[in-house]
Amino acid sequence: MPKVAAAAPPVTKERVLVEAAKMFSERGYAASTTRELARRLGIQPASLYHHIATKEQLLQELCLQSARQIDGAVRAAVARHERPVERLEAAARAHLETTLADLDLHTTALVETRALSPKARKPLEKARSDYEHLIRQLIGDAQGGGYVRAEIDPKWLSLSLLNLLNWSIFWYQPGVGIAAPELTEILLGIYLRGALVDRRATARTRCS
Amino acid sequence: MPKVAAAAPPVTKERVLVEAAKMFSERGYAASTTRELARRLGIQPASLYHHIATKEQLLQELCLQSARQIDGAVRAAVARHERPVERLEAAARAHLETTLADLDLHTTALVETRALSPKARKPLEKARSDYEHLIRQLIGDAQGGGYVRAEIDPKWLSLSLLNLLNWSIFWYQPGVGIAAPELTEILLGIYLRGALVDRRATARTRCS
DNA sequence: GTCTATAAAGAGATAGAC
DNA sequence: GTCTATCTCTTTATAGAC
Repeated sequence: MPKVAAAAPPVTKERVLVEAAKMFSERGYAASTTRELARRLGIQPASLYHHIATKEQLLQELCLQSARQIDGAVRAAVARHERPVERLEAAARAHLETTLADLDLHTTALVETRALSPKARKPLEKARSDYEHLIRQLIGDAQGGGYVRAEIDPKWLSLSLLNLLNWSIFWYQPGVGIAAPELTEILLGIYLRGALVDRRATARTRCS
Repeated sequence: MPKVAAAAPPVTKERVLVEAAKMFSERGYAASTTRELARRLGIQPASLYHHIATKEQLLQELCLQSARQIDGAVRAAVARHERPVERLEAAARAHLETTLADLDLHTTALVETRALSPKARKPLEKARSDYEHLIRQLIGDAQGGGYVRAEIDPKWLSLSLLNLLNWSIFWYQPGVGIAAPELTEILLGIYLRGALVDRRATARTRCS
C-alpha cells in the first residue's frame, strides 16, 4: 500500500534536467539562477552540485538531447517511406510533433544555444548543420522527381520549411486552441500547396 | 576640411539605443551588461546613466520602437492596395523587409520581450495583439473574396504567415547568401502557392 | 545526498567632483 | 556630459560537516 501523503519525488539528474528545461524556456538561460532551480527541486543551492557540474553543462546537455531527439525522430520517420514527397512530409511531421511534444526542451535548445561558450556550442553546430543538410537532401530529391519547384534553391526551400515549423514554439500551447497533429497538417498543407484556393480541381472541371 | 583622424561620434540617446540593440541581439538581454554597453560607447559605466534611466527601460524602448516600425510599415503598405490578396501580399512584404532592414532591433524585440517585467511588457502585448488582429483581418478578407482557403481558421493562417516570416531573424545575414527582396518573394510564394510544382498551367494546357 | 556557511566575482545603479 | 569611487545586491560555485 502506498503512503497517504505523496512523497516528494527523489532528486535525480533526470528531474534536474526537466526542471532546468522548464525554467530556461520560461525565463531564458541567462536570467535563470541555480538558486531558483534548487528551490524548485526542494533542495539547497549547494546540493545541486551533487547532480551537475556547472550551469552551462546543464544547458549543453539539454541542447544535445534536443538535437538528438529531433534528428532521430526525423530520420526514423523518413526511413518508413520511399517516395520523395512522402519522405519530406514525414520529416516535417516528425520534426514538428517531436518539437511540440516537449516544448520546454526544444524551446530551450533552439533559443538558448547562443548562450553556450564557443567550445560547448561546437558539437551542436555540427549536429544542426548535419540536420539541415538532411532536410535539404529530402527537398533536393523531391525536386529531382519533379514534385517540388526546381526554380528555388533547396537551401532556401529547406530554411523556409524550418521557418514555418520552428516559430510555433513561441506561441503554441498544448491543450489550448489547437492540437499538435492538426497544426502539423495546416503548416504542411501551406508549405506544399499554399494558402491560396487551389484551382487545380477547377481547371480539371473546366476540361470535362 | 575634415580632420584626418575620425573623431569618435558623440554619445547620444540614439547611439546608445543602436549599440544596445546590437548587444542584446548578439548575447541576449540578460547576458548583456551595462558595463559592456558603456565600453562599446567608449564611456565609463556611470556616464551611461546620463542618457538612460535603467537597463530595462532601454529594452522597453527598443521593443516599442520595433512594434511601431513594423506596424506602421505594414499599415502604410496595405493602404496602397485595394484587392484583398494584394493587400495581404503587401503586408507580408512590408513585415519581412522592415524586419530584415534592422535585424538587431527587431530580433531584440521579438526574442527579448519576455525579459521585461509584466508592467513594462503590457503595452507591448497590446501592440502585438492589435497587429496580429490586423493580419488576421487581411486574411479573413482574402477568404471572403474566395482567394484564400476558407476551410482553415484565419487565426492559424495568420500565425502560419508570421511563422514563415519571423524565424528568418535567426539565420538571415545581410549581404550573405540572399538579398532581402528575393527571400521575401520566395517566402511569399511558398505561403500563397506552396512548394509543390504548380499543375495549374499543365491542367490548362491539357484543355487547349 | 543534503546541509550550513561562505568565498569570489560581477551585476545595476548612485554620489558627487569636474 | 563624463569622470572616479563605491554601495549594495546577486550570482556561481566550493569547503567541509553530517
